[in-house]
Amino acid sequence: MSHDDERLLELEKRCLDAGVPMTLQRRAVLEVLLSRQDHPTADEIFADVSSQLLNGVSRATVFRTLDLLVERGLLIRVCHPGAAARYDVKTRRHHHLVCDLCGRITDFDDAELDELALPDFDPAGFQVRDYSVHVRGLCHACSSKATDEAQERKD
Amino acid sequence: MSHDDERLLELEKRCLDAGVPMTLQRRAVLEVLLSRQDHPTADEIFADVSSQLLNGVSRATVFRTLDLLVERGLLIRVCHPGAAARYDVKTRRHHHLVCDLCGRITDFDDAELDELALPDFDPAGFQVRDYSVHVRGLCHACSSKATDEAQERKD
DNA sequence: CTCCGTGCAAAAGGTTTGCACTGGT
DNA sequence: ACCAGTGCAAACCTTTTGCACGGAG
Repeated sequence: MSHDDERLLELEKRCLDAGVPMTLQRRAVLEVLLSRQDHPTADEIFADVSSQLLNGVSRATVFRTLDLLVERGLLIRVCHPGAAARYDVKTRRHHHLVCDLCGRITDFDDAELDELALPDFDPAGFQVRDYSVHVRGLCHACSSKATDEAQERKD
Repeated sequence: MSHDDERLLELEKRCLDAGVPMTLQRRAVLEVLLSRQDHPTADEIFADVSSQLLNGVSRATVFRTLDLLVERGLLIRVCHPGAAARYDVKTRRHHHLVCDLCGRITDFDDAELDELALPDFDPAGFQVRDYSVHVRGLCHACSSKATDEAQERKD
């Protein structure tokens, strides 16, 4: 059995445990989620699922599936400053580099940042599941663009 | 002069320096941004500005103003997992508690988290402006709701 | 007079919802 | 036959865009 199959089976099991019965469409969504390294939008997931499933799938079903998985904690809606929501199957802890201008998000790893001591949120009734560090700023492309425009304004 | 007036004037000055000429509408947007402690959506800002300005304002103008302020680095689009973008005038460093379900964001402060050592992103050409720690999980309301529903599924 | 900023309205995404159908139990 | 899950299409909400007007320099 391949590694990917294992991951899929394990994820399916977690879905069943969370009360999410498997269907062809839902399995296809899970496969797509596992197959991608980035943070796809619902529409990108829809496109992948469509091409994978013989009879296609409805956009609505993809949205409904994603909502359900988020609600049951099997998936997270990545904090994303753009227009469309983006999704990520929770894997290992990682951190984000976010461009203020284009909104592009790049993952990065850092052993020290993985071991932060967080305050205690129990008094507030907040149940912590995970955390990540978001570093904001300007990506290479936007940073050149921004200085160019500032230069033009001075001309 | 009141403290709020001071903040407004200082912000106006920063806008002018960034090449954003002041208009009645823009000043109203700035006032609303300074007056709110949360992370309002464009629509909430629009509502506040509308009621404040005698002749109202166009939605498009509010969006255009917000885009411009973000582009010039005077405002940040908060990383938010919901449908609508949310904005925040950049003030002091602070961190976020994000509910996976309802998407509600609560700010919190923590002296230790304010002093993290970040990796060096120069090689990637990324220009860091600030960072924040995002703690995800379930807020009090959603946490009760989720366990209730899980209970119902078992019945 | 010339421009930039604005208002308005239409368009362009992205997401949700109502309803009828269907496939598995 | 029942019921959860699906497809389809319309509705909805947020944001962007084209165009014409108006006010400041």
